[in-house]
Amino acid sequence: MFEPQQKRIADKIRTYCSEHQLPQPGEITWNPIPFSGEWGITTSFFQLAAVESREVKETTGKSLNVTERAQQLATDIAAFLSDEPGFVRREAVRGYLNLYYSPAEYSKSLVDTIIQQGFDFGRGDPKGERVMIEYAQPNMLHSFHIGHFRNAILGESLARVVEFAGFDIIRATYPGDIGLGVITVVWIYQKFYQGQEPQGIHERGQWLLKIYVEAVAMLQEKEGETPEEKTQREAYDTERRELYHKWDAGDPEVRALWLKLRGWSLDELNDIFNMLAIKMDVWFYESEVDEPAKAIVDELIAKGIADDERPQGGAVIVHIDEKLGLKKEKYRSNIILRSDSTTLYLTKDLALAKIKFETYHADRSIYVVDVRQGMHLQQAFKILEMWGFPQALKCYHLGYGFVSLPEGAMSARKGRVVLFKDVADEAVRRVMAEIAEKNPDMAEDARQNVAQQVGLGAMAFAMLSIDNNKDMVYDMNTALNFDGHTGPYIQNAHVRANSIINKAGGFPAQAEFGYPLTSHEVQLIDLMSRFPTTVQQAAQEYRPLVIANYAYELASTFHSFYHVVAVIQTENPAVRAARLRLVAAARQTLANALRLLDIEAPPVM
RNA sequence: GCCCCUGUAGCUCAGUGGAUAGAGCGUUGGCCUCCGGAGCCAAAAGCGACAGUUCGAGUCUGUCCAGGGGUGCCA
Repeated sequence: MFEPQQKRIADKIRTYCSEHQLPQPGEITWNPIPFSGEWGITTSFFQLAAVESREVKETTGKSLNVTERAQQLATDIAAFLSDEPGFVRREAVRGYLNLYYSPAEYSKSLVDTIIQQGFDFGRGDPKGERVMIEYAQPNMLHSFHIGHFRNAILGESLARVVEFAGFDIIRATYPGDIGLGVITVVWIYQKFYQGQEPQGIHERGQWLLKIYVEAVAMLQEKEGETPEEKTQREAYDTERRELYHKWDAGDPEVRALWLKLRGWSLDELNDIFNMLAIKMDVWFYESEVDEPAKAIVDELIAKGIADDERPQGGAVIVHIDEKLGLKKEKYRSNIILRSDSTTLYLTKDLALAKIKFETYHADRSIYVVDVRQGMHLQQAFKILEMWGFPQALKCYHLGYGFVSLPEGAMSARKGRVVLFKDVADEAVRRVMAEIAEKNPDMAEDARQNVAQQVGLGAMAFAMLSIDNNKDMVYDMNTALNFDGHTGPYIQNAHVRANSIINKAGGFPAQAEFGYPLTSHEVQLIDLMSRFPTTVQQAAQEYRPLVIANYAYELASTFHSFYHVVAVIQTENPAVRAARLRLVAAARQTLANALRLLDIEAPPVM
């Protein structure tokens, strides 16, 4: 919101340079002054001094001391600038020009803006570009574990950030609803559990995981198995594969059973999406992309992009490096159709991309997918480019490190997973205990709701406050900590702000900031003013972490302010009014930041 | 072999080429006659190594060292 002032002064600096036969500075960038309690903007003159030094050296053979020269320039320009409206003070320090804002004007202007814009404070101008974000692609019939949660919360937060930054968003999910793993569950159900149906959405979903693990154990070769066991196991495996072929052939009975079990799994997934307030716009089922994918293979062969080596007993292959004329191996080559003419993941991803571009008119496509699929996606993007999709250049793989457990890697096959729902339930239990201890007056009917908001807030922040490309070891006690660098800490700042305003009976419609602001107030205002640019940065970098860091810093600043600066108890009514509006603005900014993280901002906790 | 990611405090992590590298957990010590202690204030402790680019490098480049992942009929 201070851009006009910054631009005006930058123009004056350029004028100064041309009037004094100095080189023209490049882009003049303004940063916040990095010292606590100071409020203003800064720019440095090292680059200008370095350019000047090189020019002087060319003519005279002697170079300048850049550090000293930068300080000289800062001093001269500080003197050249007259008293600028909106600023109260300027200084030249160690090569930097610092300009200090006039707190009264800007505080009022910022606080008024935040309160007036409400939940739109920080929203970017429309960009006129449509972005599809694909995330939350769980394997069906395996239940939803915390690795899936990392994917889902990262994708949802990214979607919110990019949308708030001004882009049109399409949320897409791509559930893996078919494959040998899925058929394995259908097989064991049909063989041993036909007709059974546990009660409860999550009980049913988790039960499917249980019988899956059982099936994997049955089908796995064991050490020292007897000939009878071996025969039995092989017979089971044959049954399973026959079942897959029946599914493939569209056998009505198999399809019906598959749809029933898939429905159970989808019920659970939808319930989790509800808990996380995720509303998908598009569902691409893997089972539905199979046919379009086969058609694409023919097209790629016809265009000379793919080589059909099936006549020689091979598969259909795209030799990417070779087609691009690369000497060194980079994208390598990959198979897009098996020798038996069935499709692969890559084939389906190509089909999916075509649908995204042609049916949904996505200008840009973001894939929130495990980092281990990086190679695969680079190949897919490259093939799309060769195929002639200009959007391929705007495809982006937001990879994330895998989530493991203190006892090792998670494995659905072995049943060694930590389920999202189990952690969420435990989170609610712990928050309920906390509420009983710290806020016993809270109405009984509000507790469950608040407990869920706070518990999920802790889980979400624990995921989003670590950079997406880092692996993490999931420790439930760390993730469900409520103190310090956590979601509840931020939510609590919001609750405290809310509490002040409620206790004061609301906040006034107008207030002036013409009193000496404490450094705590200045820091709060300064930080709030940076929210809109922070949103843009997060969207540009595809990183919800930027918002997570911001939200924590804002909460921390508010907690300090809260502790030191009296609001309701302030005697001077004009100061009290201004501070109440300041608190209202902080409450709003905290709520807006939390919303981008898919974390609720409860009024009490 | 080739490609990708990571290495910052005892631990877990932040850190748009810029001034004094920041948090949390843990440790130690303070703070409730005061708007909610899920809080505040303070102490001790750190950039894997070596070169290079630059006025300036935790940040960019290169080479090592250490760890993880990927690398044609899985997803």
